[in-house]
Amino acid sequence: MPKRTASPARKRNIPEPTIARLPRYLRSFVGFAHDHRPVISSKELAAASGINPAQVRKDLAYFGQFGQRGIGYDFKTLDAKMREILGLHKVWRIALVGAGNLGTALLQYGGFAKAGFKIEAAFDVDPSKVGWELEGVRIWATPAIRQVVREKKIEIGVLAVPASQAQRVADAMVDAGIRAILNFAPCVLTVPKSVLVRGVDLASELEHLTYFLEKSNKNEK
Amino acid sequence: MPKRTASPARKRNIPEPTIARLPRYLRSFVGFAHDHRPVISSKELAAASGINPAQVRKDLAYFGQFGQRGIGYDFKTLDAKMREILGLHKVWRIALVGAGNLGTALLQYGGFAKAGFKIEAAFDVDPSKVGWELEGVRIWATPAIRQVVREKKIEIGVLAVPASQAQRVADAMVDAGIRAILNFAPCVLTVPKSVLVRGVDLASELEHLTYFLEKSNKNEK
DNA sequence: TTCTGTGAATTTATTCACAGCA
DNA sequence: TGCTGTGAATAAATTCACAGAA
Repeated sequence: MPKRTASPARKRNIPEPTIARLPRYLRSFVGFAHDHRPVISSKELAAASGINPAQVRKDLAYFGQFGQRGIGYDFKTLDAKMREILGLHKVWRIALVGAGNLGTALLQYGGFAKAGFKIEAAFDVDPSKVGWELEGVRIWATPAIRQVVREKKIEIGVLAVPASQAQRVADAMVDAGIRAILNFAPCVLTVPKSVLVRGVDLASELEHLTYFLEKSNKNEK
Repeated sequence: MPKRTASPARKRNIPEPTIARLPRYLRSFVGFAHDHRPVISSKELAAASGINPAQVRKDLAYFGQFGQRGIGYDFKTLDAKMREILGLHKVWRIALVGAGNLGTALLQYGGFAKAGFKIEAAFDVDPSKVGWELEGVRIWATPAIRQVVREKKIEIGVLAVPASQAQRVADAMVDAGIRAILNFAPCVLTVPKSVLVRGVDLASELEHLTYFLEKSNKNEK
């Protein structure tokens, strides 16, 4: 875990695992939105998100007291508060680097847009891709990163390039003033501590599963 | 964190975070493979993977003592051992459900194959996709899951379907005898405890970043 | 000397259990 | 009564620090 620059949190310092659970709570709200009951209890939220009720209460309480004792949490208030905490009241501008298979996939994948993110530009080294649009997103040559990121005030970069290119691209993005990077390349990036990096390694996720499968194979013998 | 069925580990019980770090170590080996030095120290491995050296040693020591005091770890031995621990000495058979944007992306994305996984079959509800091949992988109708998974002895299912369909598909896979699921749908799955589930929510990863961006915005004002 | 392996100390996270409010 | 908010207790993970092997 990289050391966080951590400007002081609203209240004490919020544990990382708590932050990681917030989006999960947000997801479970979707199910409740269809019900008409205006109030949700920590127990219900816990059941929907697969988390212990005490944990739910503690997580929420880090951000203030917006439950009612004896009653529960007002659903609309909680949903709004949660989105505010995660910064989802605004649309964040994203640049995608690497319009290969994974990059194209991410462009076409509606999940980012659905969650309220806007992919403003894509970049690729392949000249045959440059100048085209994919899902309404213009593909630029990689050296244009600096200019385009600045002009479009892009805040987050998504890296879907080979590991061998990732650091070079990250450097360019940092230079262009990006504030956070979501890195799909299976490598560790070095960036100034003012820039946030989060890595998602799809193969690692499968390997995590195979570890347990292998272990249970071993134990059966 | 879902309660683990956890058949006893080789030595004590291995902490979850340790397991999550193993693939990361494996990735950093790639860089060292090009060097010709046969030995790697916990310090070097730590630097390459962004983890504290004591943590590296502790993690590795859970699986036995394969370092040499005063020297370091034999690179080839460590690499082989790591792959064995993660079960990567065999090719795992995978079924992909959902050949929409994300699913197609995952099919085309070379990362799984490169890491030694074999996508044996894909499934989709859309009749216009059924019967075609994509990247050499045949697309079947969703109801064929049970038969195909059994015939091809598929062990891991990757879900790239909408959240509304995910539980239904998971049920079918469990019924077909799948042992683990990698779930890209933003929802919690309910499965028997003998089946492993790991969720990857791409939008959540961005939200984790925006939490910190938002916080630093707040603190600047 | 150098660098691993590991108990002990420390830090961090989770869960319990109950006071306090509607 | 029912359910939140939270200190206190417990559990888990990380880091320290040093004994021991090459």
